[in-house]
Amino acid sequence: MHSVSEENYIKTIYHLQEGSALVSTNEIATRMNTKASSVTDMLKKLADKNLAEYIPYRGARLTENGWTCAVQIIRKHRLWEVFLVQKLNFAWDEVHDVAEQLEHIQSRKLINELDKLLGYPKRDPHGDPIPDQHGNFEKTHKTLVSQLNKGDRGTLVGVMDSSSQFLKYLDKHQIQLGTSIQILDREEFDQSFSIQANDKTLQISEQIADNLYLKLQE
Amino acid sequence: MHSVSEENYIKTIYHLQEGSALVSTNEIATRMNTKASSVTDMLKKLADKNLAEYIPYRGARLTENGWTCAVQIIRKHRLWEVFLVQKLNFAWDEVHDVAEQLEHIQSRKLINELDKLLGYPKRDPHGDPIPDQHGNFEKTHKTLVSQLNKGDRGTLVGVMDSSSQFLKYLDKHQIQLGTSIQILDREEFDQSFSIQANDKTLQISEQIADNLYLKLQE
DNA sequence: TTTTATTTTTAGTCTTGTCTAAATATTATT
DNA sequence: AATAATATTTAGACAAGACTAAAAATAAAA
Ligand SMILES: [Mn+2]
Ligand SMILES: [Mn+2]
Ligand SMILES: [Mn+2]
Ligand SMILES: [Mn+2]
Repeated sequence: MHSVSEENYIKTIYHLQEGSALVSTNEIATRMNTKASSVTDMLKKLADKNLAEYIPYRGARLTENGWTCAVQIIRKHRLWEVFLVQKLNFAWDEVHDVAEQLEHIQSRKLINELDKLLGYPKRDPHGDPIPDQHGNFEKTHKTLVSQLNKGDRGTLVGVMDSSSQFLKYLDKHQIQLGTSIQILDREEFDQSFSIQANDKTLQISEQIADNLYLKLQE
Repeated sequence: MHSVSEENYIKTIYHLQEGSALVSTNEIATRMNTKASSVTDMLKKLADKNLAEYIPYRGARLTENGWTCAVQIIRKHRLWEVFLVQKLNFAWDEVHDVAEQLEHIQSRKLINELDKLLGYPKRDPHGDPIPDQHGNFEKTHKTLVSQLNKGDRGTLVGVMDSSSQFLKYLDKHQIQLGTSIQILDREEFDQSFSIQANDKTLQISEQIADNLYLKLQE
């Protein structure tokens, strides 16, 4: 149907797009480690195929069509991630690159049977929701640690960054999905946090706080 | 490492090559539904990468390197086929096209864990042997039905053609791997056979006899 | 052993997806 | 409002992989 490249662009736009706002050429280029000129070319192509709306010099947003397509790719990506962790003993920091390849395999039956094999999971190993066959998925109530205040507490329900580097950092401190976290203090100078996790106190930089999603308690 | 195209060429040459004989440009082109000129281009590229030996106007054969590579692709292809049948409820005639895509996924860990999950199977759903991590696999003693004579009997251990069309034909007559088959008669006129399978007599054309592998009894 | 038929290669073109460098548009700053 | 800085697009090039048509080599037939 669509090429691997087209699919990767569609997915990227989906992830960058908030609501119905336009996503800029440069944002896409940066995220995809490609050049702005390449993005421009592709945006024209996606517009031709009615997958994105493209307004020169302003940016692009997915059409209904493109959105549906993105959700299906994301469904595949996340189901494969669950498969790798649940069935093939991958760690949560090892799955991303492989899923990046597997998400482009074309077979309706394959992905629906995989879904069944895994017991129709609702979340991937990073806490992200998995769309069902029809593209429906739960939107989660979650807040970035960086936006919390002293005293707030909750449990880790997601990570913004799924890179191996970041996830290994969390592993090192035994922080995983479900871990209970409390904000002990916030340093005004560098916006760093002091948090409590696993009965231990931990200093985390703003950058780390920016990648942890909590579900607040009460 | 290698592109999907390169891998498909390597696999095709592997399948066409008998011993150390050269495979002709046209044979490859026919098998791959491509043009001879495209094959020539690719053979040069494979030779440059030391994956094949290419003698202009004569043909090509895999190098040691290319052979190793081919065996790994075939390992992946067949393991994925087993996975699809064993874990995802695919029929043996549905797996080929999907495995054709999956065989190109790059991840050592993925394929070795898949192997483990499946219990280190020795054969794929079509009776073909599955190479292990090191590329070793059993060579099977099998004979085409078309080369047998009246009275010969054996069990089906493989099929030459894995197309959905052919496999569905076998399904229709309840012929599967392990089915016991006896040659009742051979018609000299059109080389067709009369065989016994599942306590029923069946007339099969030469073309069908040419795609069934038996392991002879005693 | 010529001549003919077939196979293979070469030359040139096309598409997809990428890049660099230059041109243009937009945004920010004086 | 003019200028500087930044973002975006265009123009032109390139690599991979495919194709067609023509040329060259090999094999088959007369
Ligand atoms: Mn991808
Ligand atoms: Mn994920
Ligand atoms: Mn393939
Ligand atoms: Mn097979």
